[in-house]
Amino acid sequence: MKRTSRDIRTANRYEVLRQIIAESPTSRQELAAATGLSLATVATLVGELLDLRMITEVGFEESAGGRPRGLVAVNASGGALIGVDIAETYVHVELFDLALNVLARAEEDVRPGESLPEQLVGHVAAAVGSVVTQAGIEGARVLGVGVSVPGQVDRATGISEYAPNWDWHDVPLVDLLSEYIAYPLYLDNPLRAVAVAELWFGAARGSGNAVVVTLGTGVGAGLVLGGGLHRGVSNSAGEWGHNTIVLDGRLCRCGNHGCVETYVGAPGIMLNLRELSPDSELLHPGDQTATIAALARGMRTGDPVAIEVVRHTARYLGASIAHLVNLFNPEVVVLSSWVAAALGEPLVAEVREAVARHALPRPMAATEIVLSPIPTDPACLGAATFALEGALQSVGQRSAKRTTPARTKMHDPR
Amino acid sequence: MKRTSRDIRTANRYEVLRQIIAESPTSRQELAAATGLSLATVATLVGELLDLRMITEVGFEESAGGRPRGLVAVNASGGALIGVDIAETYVHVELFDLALNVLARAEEDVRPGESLPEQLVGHVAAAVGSVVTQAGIEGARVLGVGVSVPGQVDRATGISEYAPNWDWHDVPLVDLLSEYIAYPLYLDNPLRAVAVAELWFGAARGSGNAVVVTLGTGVGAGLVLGGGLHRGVSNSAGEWGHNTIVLDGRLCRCGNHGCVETYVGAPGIMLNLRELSPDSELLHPGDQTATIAALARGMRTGDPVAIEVVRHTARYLGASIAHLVNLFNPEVVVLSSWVAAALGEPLVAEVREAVARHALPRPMAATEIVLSPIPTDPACLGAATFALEGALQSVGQRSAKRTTPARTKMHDPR
DNA sequence: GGGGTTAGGAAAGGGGCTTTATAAAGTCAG
DNA sequence: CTGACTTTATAAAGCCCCTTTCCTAACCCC
Repeated sequence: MKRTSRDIRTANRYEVLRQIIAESPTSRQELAAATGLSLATVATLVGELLDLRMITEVGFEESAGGRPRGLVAVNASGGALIGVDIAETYVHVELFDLALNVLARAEEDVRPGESLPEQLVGHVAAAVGSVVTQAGIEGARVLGVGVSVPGQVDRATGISEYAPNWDWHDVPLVDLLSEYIAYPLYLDNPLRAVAVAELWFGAARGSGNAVVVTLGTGVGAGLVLGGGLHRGVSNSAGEWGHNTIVLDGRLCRCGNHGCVETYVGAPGIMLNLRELSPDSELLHPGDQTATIAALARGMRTGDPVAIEVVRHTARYLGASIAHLVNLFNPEVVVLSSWVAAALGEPLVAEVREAVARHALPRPMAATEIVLSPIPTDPACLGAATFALEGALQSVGQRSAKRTTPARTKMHDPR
Repeated sequence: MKRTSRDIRTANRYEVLRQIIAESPTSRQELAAATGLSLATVATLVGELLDLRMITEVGFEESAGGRPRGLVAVNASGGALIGVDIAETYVHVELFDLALNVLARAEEDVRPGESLPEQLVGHVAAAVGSVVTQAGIEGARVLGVGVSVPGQVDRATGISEYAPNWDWHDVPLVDLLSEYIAYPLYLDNPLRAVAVAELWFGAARGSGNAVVVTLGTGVGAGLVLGGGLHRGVSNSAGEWGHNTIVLDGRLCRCGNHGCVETYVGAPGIMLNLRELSPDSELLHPGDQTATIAALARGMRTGDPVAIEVVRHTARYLGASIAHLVNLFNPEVVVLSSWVAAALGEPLVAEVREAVARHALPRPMAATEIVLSPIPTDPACLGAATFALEGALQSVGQRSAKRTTPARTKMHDPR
């Protein structure tokens, strides 16, 4: 709520690091040009990041008369970040270096019966332990662990307030996890994780206004407004998946009828297929992944049923995304998550057309609709990004009240 | 895009003045408590506003031991603001004092044929001249004129890029108006004007996140996010009225089918009535205002047809507002503009229920749905508020390059 | 007419960003 | 190989904010 000059600093720190990660190596000059900050400010921020060992100096640029530009790059080995994506049927954990490359990966299946928090926590703890040993990282290098869990979360307290999948109510997830995991923990939900991933590393980079549409089993929209994530008053903004798109339409697991999710989520797409062609061999009952994969193959081989199903789905998607375009007037709408990745460009092409039919021409003209360029699980990446943001946030804070102002000075390498 | 510490100052200036207007007279202490700013900051800002003659000192509070608090109040006669609401069928102009009381009012009818910019400009110029003479204000006191015109506008250049009513394309409205009007001009569209009015003086005061739903002939949603108006990348955010709520539904004037507007805008409500009871005496064909008024009367007298029509309308409205609740997770949804004002609390009650049926419980629990408390034309008030913001904006600016640094010093009253 | 108490202003301090000056590190020509 | 020119990076100073702290002003009450 309350803005202070410190927020500006934090935002600038993010911006500079983001830029370095995106384009490594780079010079201070380029950074200043890219961020619009003055050279002096960039230099101090770069200095901070160097002190933190998040970046390193890596030589100089060729010069044509004049002092050569010093180059800095992400210090990949300067730390590790862990992203945890807890979903209905699996737990994905990835360990990243600071360049956000995946160093190790672990996956645990969650069986239908296992809905107790303790069971989930066990899976997460096991997987986190696994990636750390796999990567051969010493524990101290891990800067933090981001956790994405479906439903409504309170990020400040680390409580999963409500998770529909398992009927959780006010589960103190971070407290439970901290018994097994010694690293700083950051909790949020997949919608926002995916949005942050796109904001830092994906198609929303540099956009002040973007909407990240997550298409998976559930669907939602992460809102990037004014350069930052919009969370709403109780951290539950972006629940686009449960907007009514067909009055008295299909029954949704949320209890309502005609939600967007029931038409464009993976189960909804399966239903679209079944209604269109009940005996299609594309349909793998009970297996969303296989069905979506089959549809994707069908699109490529020109299977008329697959094409028709995607077109049909795109119709609903188009109307629903048009809502977002009309309301937010974003620069870019990013289609992300596994269904979007599987169906790929052909889906996007259909969606573009469908959105154009429903949205107003003016906002539509200002909006690009693109596929996410992120190759891995964006929720994992986003969760890890929360950890990165967390590590960066604490930079500005003066350590412990006023105990050691002199001592910190002495640490100064200069 | 780029944030600077100056923006903080501007926001605080707005906040303090807003507070003073809301509660006049008040003390610095109360202001500090209400805004969360330090006493020192409040004192400087109050000093600025005193220098500008926007507020005045008006005595002291009773004291019970201790120095009495100095009271400040809006200096109503310290300036005048003019709000212009250009609509399809009329031009409303109101002249406000700085306490935002209406001092004078003028209305010009716009006949169906008169769609030329010059004609509209003539009406506006006449009405503006009229309110100034009516109020007996000397011209120098007018701080600015805000103009609300439907459609897509570019507020920086003052161009009406597109107005569907009259098929305007890139009309340089501000340039045209400035031939007749010597005061500073501010242009935007009614959606945003109404939202700003609610943000400063209405039900959205103090909310970081609010949605202002405008229900008139056309409908839309003004978005207050993070304490400020969200405009989108091309200043056309908030076009909620043209979101599709019924696939292949009623034909809308925008060319699409099933837009929200076609069900809950005034003509849409008339259609709802006609469909429900074609021969109802409530229906005044061709007269939106009369029909809505008749419905309002019917609600009060318990006319079953009126009740049913409103309930029917509320159903569509509920689903559409639920979209906003799910997406933005706002603190408050304000129903504003003339249709909302006419149908009043009974409509709101129905809407609350309908929204609750469609929105997710979590965001819904955090959201209040209320009627606008603004008694006059909110678009006029909002337009005038743009002028007020404009007048306040230029405070911080240091005048002219470096011509007269000494001279300005000499003007300093101290 | 002194305490005691509260208000308000002035000064100092801390954080940020930018502009300007200075030092550092090259290239290039003579 | 040295001096001139160019470009980069850092240091210093200036400006804009906001806050905390201190001190004076103003009032009540005894």
